[in-house]
Amino acid sequence: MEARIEKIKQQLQSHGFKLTPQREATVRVLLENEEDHLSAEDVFMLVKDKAPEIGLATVYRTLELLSDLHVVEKMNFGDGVARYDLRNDSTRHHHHHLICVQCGALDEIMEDWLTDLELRLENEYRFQVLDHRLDFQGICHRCRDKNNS
Amino acid sequence: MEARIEKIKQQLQSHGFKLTPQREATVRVLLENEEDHLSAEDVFMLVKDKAPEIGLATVYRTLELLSDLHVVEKMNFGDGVARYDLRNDSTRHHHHHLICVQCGALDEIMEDWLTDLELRLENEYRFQVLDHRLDFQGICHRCRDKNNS
DNA sequence: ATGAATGCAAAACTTTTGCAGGACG
DNA sequence: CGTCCTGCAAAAGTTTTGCATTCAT
Repeated sequence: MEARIEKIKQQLQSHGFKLTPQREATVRVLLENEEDHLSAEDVFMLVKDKAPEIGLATVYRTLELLSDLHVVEKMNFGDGVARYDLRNDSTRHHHHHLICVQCGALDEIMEDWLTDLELRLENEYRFQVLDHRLDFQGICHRCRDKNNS
Repeated sequence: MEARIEKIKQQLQSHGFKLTPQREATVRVLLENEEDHLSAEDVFMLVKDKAPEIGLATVYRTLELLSDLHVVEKMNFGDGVARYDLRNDSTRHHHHHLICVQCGALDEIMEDWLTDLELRLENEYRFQVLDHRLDFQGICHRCRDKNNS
């Protein structure tokens, strides 16, 4: 955990930004809730425990900054709020989402299933893939069990 | 074109809704701009040519209604506005997006590349897929040509 | 001292809602 | 009438911005 903070600190510094206490608190919240796809408001509320004086604007600015540096990924699931995820490496994002339309659960698949497709894109469309996003909507296994009982 | 309007009219009526002049104007705008991913505001401005008295709220309500009926698909590309696409059939949506991070162009792949993956999801995760979404970010072939010249 | 970063409040923007009036069977 | 639908205006919600102040060098 400390190592990951240190790495992010260096990413900031190499672009001329500082890891201020507010930014560190924000990053720690993201680290402690890596599974969660937090919205800016979510992050704000959690950060307030660590740094009660922080303002919502600072959280937005921090998330925006981290997003520009590709430390976090900004996502939209169609519910009107942006959600933010720490990236595991600073380069590519290799997981997919299973969104249950019945209970709203959001599961993840950590494998990258798209390598073949990206090759096809490169060859057939001459499109150089930098990142991708793959979401499935459907019924999760829990709801299927529930529905059948 | 008229045939497609007629079909949408029937879809509305079968659920107890009417194809009012405002709704028809909205659908026509969507039909005439099928390649674009229009935002509600875009639709509103285009619809005003056909029906100047229409209100923005009506456009939102119409798009929401058509979305519920799966006549249009509501999408988010991360720029803070929802965008709406007519579906070709009323069941599944089988195209993917190539988003160029350099020029912002949005190309589409009309094939469905995910059938295999959906089988795997069904077998390995017991997730019943109803719909999916696949976007790639990268550099489009036009920008690659431009960059190399 | 200088530039970067913050907090607060206000503003901007997208989307939703309340409500009075209209259309239409 | 009754119900669905509309336009307008107001409200709600998220995100951005302006600005004075504070914080680090």
